[in-house]
Amino acid sequence: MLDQKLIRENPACVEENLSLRGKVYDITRIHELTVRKKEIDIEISSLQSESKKLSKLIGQEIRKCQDNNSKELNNLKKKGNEYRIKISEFEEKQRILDEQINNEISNLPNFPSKDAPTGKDESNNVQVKTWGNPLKANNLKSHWEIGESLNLFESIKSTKMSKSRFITLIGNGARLERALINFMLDMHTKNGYLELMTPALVNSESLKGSGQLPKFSNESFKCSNDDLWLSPTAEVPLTAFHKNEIIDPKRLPIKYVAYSPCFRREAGSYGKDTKGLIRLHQFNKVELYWFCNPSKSLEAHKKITSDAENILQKLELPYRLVDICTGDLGFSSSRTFDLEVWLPSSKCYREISSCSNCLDFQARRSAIRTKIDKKNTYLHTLNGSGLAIGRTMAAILENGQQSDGSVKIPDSLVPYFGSNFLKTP
RNA sequence: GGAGAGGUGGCUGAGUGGUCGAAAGCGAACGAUUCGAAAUCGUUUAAUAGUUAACUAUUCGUGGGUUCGAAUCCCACCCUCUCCGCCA
Repeated sequence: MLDQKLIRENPACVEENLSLRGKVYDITRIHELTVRKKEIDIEISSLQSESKKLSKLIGQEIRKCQDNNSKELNNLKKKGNEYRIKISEFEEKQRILDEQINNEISNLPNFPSKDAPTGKDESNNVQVKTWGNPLKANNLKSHWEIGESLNLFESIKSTKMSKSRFITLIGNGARLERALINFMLDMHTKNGYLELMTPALVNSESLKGSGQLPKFSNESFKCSNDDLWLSPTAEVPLTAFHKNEIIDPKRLPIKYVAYSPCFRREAGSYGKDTKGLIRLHQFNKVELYWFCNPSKSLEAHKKITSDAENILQKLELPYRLVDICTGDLGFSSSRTFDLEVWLPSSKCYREISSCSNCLDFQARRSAIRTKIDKKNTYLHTLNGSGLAIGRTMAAILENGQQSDGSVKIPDSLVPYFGSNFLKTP
């Protein structure tokens, strides 16, 4: 959420910053609303002050002269009643304004960072660096072909139990998934992250707090009988973990790692990535999350990204780092570095981690603050996948494939998986 | 799901419709005492918003209602605890 005060006092600056996303934002209406609300706030406050004084006076009069039915007293009470009516009228106006402002303001995305490359869409994203040597050859198998030949997962049967875009992992496939989760959690907890295991169902407030609602209700699954949604990413419960808190600056940065299943409707992606592990309604992910001092978030952003990179390097998977351009940034993010892993069968890099600095955008939506010079200040939040498990598995299968049809398991994963090669059962 | 008991400042815990933003205690801060410390004594100490002090407003689980005035009365909801039921 953007700062209401900034909208009220400097709407031109807000429009200018938003327009960096490559679209035109007109905030005239919301600006007017905030100005009117401010006026009403002041009005209400002074009316309340008068009414409070009057009530006190009535109390004193009653104690002074036992007779609590005198003419003067009744006049005073009548006057008090008038205040009450007037105040409630203003409060009604205030309530409506608040609602309107909230509706509008929570649909505005975060300001892009000035450091992010400007551009309209993903074609303007900037490759910052690459790591490793991408495997390039013809006759390379796709991960779903490997999965089938080694009997690692199954999607046809999964549509029987659920629908398309769900998968059942089998035998070594399930084992590899589990190994990857444990490996990543261990790496990150050794590296200073505290592990959380959060609820998979989250309420609407939480989704608003991290920016998925109200704008993207289409992208999550909702429970019909409760105000609960299947969490699309652990970022949601992790943000909500400290909702409405003022965190002692001595505790910052707070670094969490959480494994969670993630549920996404993938509306509008019909026909894309229909095979394999790339785009599923349910997938596993290990998520990194930081709450940090506002002055430290640029540094933190580099660190969280390199913590995610570290996993790719340990798994010996070639990847590149991409600086997401202003037009392609997610709703809550001011700057995002994507890590894209090399998938030899499709001869391209695919997103496997997205590391974002949300500045105070989520913190304001979720009311998470810290004390700076005795003043309450919204802190900064950052999130990054470390990593998406399914896509990691796909990358391991494709990059580790051998001419005999087996798959080499990266050395650092062997203690977790229990053997050096995946072979036909 | 059923029955009961609760939800008040950093914590414990009083609170009768009117100097109640709230007793008392603990804790914390400062001071005195001391070579220093403990103990003792004294003073101070809720938060949030309005850019700041002053000032004003809000806040006793949340949202409504009654009233000139609500921590206190009424209604709804949420949460916690105990017991019962069910259950991985």
